[in-house]
Amino acid sequence: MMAERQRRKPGETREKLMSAALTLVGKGRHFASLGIREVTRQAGVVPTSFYRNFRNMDDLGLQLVDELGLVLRRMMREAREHVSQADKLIEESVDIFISHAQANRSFFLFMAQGLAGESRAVQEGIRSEMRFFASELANDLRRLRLVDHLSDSDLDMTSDLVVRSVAFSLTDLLGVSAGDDYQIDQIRKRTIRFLQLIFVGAANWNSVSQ
Amino acid sequence: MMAERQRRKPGETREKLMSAALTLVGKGRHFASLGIREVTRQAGVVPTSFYRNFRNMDDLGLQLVDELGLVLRRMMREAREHVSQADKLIEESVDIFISHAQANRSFFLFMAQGLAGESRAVQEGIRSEMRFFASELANDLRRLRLVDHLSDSDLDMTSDLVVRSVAFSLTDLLGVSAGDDYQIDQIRKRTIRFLQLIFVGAANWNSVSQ
DNA sequence: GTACTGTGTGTACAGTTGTTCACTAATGTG
DNA sequence: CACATTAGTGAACAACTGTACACACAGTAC
Repeated sequence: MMAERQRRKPGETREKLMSAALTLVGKGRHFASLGIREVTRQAGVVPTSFYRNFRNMDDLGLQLVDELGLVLRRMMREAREHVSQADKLIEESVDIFISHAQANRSFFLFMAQGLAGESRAVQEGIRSEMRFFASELANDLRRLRLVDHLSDSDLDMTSDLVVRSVAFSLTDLLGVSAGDDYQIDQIRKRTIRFLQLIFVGAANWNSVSQ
Repeated sequence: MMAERQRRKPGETREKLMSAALTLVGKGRHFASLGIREVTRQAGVVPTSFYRNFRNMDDLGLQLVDELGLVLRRMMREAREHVSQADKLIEESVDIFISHAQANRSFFLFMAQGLAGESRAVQEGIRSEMRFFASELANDLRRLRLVDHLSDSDLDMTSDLVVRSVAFSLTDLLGVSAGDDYQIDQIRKRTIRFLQLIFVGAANWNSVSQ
């Protein structure tokens, strides 16, 4: 008696394994504590198959970081398309961020875990995605000419701080259950205020210091 | 042949186990991936002893959070004592933070990991320590009368943002090797600029929005 | 059609894991 | 001093772990 062996597409098992790992993370497990057997079991695949696709768990983590990059780019594109009026820019961006964080909960959980994770490579990968995100944000801000008085390096710093603040709100967001609308709205409001405070700082930056 | 059994003090093994876990974290392991046997081995103690002191690894993690609270309070006290001139407040505080982060590297690694960790209880404990820290900071700022124009809730928000920014810099700091003075100085400068930006924002908060 | 390669399967094994149990020595209390 | 309590020990166990090996089948190249 042979379990069906169809091999429809190359890389099918690979995706099953990656989403199995994400599923486990979504269930509250920490990526660093996942084992090969556990992931293959969740994927409905025999343990040996793992080695056909990945060298070890760190390798799988690295490939998850790549996919995370795609998720972030999608989010960025949607934010750009929705920037209708400049005065609602912050609110709308935060809303898009929150909806993406909920739609890709496991991905963002993985990201939050990886920032202080076990694998240096994964850590560096996530950090690099965040830097990219911040530099894109700096470009957008420059294009919108809302902060013309800032030097490039000050603009980079501002974007960096924005991205970090949002990333920290992310860990708040992932801590509450997905249906808790009251708490989610609290986090939303707080994040918006953080960003407003930062932009007020940026608007008055040169006039005060440096 | 009996290994020495002296039992000098009650709770001696308990401390050995806790610092063994910290040591492993300091060596790059993630707390969530530590096992009971591994910790007892590092502590030079037989596995059974673990159960005399903790119910499971989460329990140990919770008790580490308590000790982390002490570390943070020490840091806060030192910062308060060193606040000589108000205009150097940010620089001096960041310096104290950096030196404490290096002196208690494993503790802060544990903290950074726990923020997105596996145990909800540990997560909440660390978050609560950060909230406490932020509220103490708000008290200090109120006392110094540097931000008199802010409402209590705006002051709380500002302190919260400050603490989060510093906490994020912490993960930068823990990512570089302890001797890399150049990178450490970069992080120091960037953190200082973040805080300056936030305080510029706070100084101009009411005049612009809300 | 035949051979090769890539990707899946099943079996196997030694090492590690968490946890239980019965035991023993040191300490504090009366 | 006797005695209960506490905090350590070592041996045992079944369950699980990562990894290796030989094998099977689909697809492609010749």
